[in-house]
Amino acid sequence: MERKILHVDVNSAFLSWTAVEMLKSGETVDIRTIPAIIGGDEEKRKGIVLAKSIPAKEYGIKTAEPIYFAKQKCPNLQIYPSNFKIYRKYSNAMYQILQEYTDIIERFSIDECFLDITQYIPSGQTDLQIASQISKRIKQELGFTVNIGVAPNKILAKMASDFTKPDKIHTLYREEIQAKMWPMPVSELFMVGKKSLPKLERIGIQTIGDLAKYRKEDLVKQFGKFGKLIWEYANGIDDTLVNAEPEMPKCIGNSATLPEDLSNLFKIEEVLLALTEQTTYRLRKHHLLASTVGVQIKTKEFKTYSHQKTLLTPTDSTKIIYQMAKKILEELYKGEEIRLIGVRVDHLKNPDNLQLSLFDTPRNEKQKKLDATIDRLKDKFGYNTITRAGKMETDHLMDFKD
DNA sequence: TCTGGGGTCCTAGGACCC
DNA sequence: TCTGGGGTCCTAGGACCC
Repeated sequence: MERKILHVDVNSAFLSWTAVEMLKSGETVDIRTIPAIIGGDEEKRKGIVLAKSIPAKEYGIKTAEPIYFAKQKCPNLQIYPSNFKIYRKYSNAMYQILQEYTDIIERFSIDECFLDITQYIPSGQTDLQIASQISKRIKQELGFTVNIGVAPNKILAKMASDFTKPDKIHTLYREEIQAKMWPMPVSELFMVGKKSLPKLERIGIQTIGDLAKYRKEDLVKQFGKFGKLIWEYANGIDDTLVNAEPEMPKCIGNSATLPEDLSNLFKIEEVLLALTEQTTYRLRKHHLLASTVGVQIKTKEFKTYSHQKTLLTPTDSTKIIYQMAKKILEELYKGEEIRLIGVRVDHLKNPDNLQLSLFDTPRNEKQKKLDATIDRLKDKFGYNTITRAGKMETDHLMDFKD
């Protein structure tokens, strides 16, 4: 039995949501209609394009490129800051609407959802009609537009939602694959990035159709699992289910590009502590314990290095994780000028089904209480209000989202 | 004033064990 | 003593996504 899958994708999400918010507070210009972008703070060296309006796109501006280049392409470009609180609000509002159409929804990112509506189509209606209703309601009730892909599986729905924008619904049924998807350049295929594109072109693959018709075995020989995956995608093969369960994260991490390069180990450690606090706070929010700790650095020259270590016992303690992170940093750091530092925890375990070894160190109750107290204060007053001593002086270097 | 931040998954080599 | 072979865990790095 063929499934009915929708992929709902907000058009220029961050920019659209900013536009709606601005219009609500009395702004008369709709920034979706002028060359505009949402961008990071250039002074803090976070100056990249996060989202662009369609007029901005017409100047050749691309997402993730430096704002510096975007301005050269379009000197009168309007730039607005990001605001993740607002994005979450609109993302949740859209999710509320989508929930009325099926129980099987996967939040693929802040602005994209997959819906399995196979069992949820009222008799006498079609998948396309459902998509059309959803699109209209989002536009009317929330004030922004979406693209919707309608297909028998996730990869085809995802490809379809990307066809032409904005405010469009596209179908990509099996019988349409050849006509609609195969003529497209292979770079348009989900998972074909800038590293694999030249490799595919070198073996004569220009379009998605070329890839689909290539011998699968030869692709597997040359690209391993990845070869199998993209061959299947090109042929519209994807059995993965729409995953409605909000699964636990597999890793949690925080990193920060510093407003200026640092080469003083003590200052770097202060930033590392702040990042570790943020990471362990989120770890505890998920009620998970971490088994490995990793530290990543990026130098002035954009070279990145990372090291990780496995803990004897999984933990959520800020102190233990910071001690480990500090040790890793000291191994990793050779005195270069550092542009970015990051920490992350991996191999996360649910404490409920964790078997304790006989040699487990007893929990440090004092530390646990301290972490819990700080968490409660953060819940109440926000991330940035509560900090351990020592990190105070570096707070101005960081710009946490919330 | 050039280049974010949060993730997932894969690979390959080495250690270690049986 | 001319030196296997499979499996698992750990680690570093990289590709890709939004």
